[in-house]
Amino acid sequence: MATQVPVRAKGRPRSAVADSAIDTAALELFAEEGFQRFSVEAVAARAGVGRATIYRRFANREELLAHAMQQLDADVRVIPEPGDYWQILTKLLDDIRESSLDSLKSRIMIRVLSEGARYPQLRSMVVERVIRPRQARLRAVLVRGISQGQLRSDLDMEATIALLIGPMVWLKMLGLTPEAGAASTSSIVAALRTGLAPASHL
Amino acid sequence: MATQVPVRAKGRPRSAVADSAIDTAALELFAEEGFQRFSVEAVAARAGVGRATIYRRFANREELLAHAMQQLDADVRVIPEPGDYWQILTKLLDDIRESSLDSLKSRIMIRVLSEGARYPQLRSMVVERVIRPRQARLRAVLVRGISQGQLRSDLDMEATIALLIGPMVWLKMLGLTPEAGAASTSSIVAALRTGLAPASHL
DNA sequence: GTAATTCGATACGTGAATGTATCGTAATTA
DNA sequence: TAATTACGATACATTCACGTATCGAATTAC
Repeated sequence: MATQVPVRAKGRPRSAVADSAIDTAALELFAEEGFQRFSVEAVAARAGVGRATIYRRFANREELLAHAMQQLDADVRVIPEPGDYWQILTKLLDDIRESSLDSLKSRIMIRVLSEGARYPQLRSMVVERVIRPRQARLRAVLVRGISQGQLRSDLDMEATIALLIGPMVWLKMLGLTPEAGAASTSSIVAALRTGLAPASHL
Repeated sequence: MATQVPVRAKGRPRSAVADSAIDTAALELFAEEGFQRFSVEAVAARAGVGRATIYRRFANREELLAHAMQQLDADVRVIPEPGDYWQILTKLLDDIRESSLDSLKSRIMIRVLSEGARYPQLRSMVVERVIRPRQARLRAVLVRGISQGQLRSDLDMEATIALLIGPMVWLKMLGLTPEAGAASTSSIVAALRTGLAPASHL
């Protein structure tokens, strides 16, 4: 391993303020406007930065967007407090809804996923930084539920995750905000817990 | 009511071939490329038609796209044959997956929905022509299930529909094709039927 | 046949964004 | 102080799609 001392270059150093302003502006703009109006011009204007300052860092808008996506914090909160298993599961879904189905991250995720395989690089970034860590956390809770007997032992993980996440995403895409409605996380969990069939039919 | 005879105009009539070629090209192009590269130029080229031919019909690309969307067939097949209720439900989901989650209609729907409220006109078209008729058919089956006793009577319709549709959409967006996997429609129905909890915990 | 209208093709001017280059100014090293 | 690099701003040429207009050929009503 070479020493790799971060040799301080000679002239004026690059502005860290500009760095983060560019990242923030890029993420917000993309979340709000999507691919269409995502232009270097617009990012520069929003960041309060000259276009040259962006082109000094990135060769083109693809690199700009990719770098901004890397700034998506993959932070995953700790699993909530102990208590009733189904309450924990509900809390977890609430957290997923808040942390990745609301606001900025949500729109970025949905926009990128809806483009299918057109931007594989951006897609894998979103999957790795937003989706995967949250699915891993959810998976852990499901595994625990199986080992503790609250969940059937023959559940398929991928399918079960889809059953929990899918309805929230779908309602989100339809523009329904089921906060006070019947499609709250608790009602999703409740329906999945006991199933759609009446007890007498089991 | 006036006679409203479709008075044949004088000159050369508009080409019906061009009409449908434009619609088809517009839908395919939008499904493949999305809003970004959806241009009148590209549609004309793909349809093998002069740009003037398009502009003679539509004032701008928004009208062009909107008209093409109107050609989305809202055809909803008849409810499948009688039999076990849960088989019918499974068949219905299969049909929904085929008829609106595959290929062209799927991509159009997901693209439009993912744009949120940016294109309210296109959005409501997709909702009315693709989503609503299929949800209505699904709702009818659910209502029948309640009245026949296969489903719990306290189910919320919107939430239940989201539980059935959401997982399929989510898996679709993730690019997972669960045809032979655990997330098939039959496994979704099965899991929803009896729930995630083991019978001993009810 | 004559007038009217559409056809594909293409020319035109406009506007937006691209990526490069250059300006004077600011910040940093040597 | 001198050299060097980044800064915001802006000019530049290029590309692309826009929407309009015009062309000769084709098709129809009268």
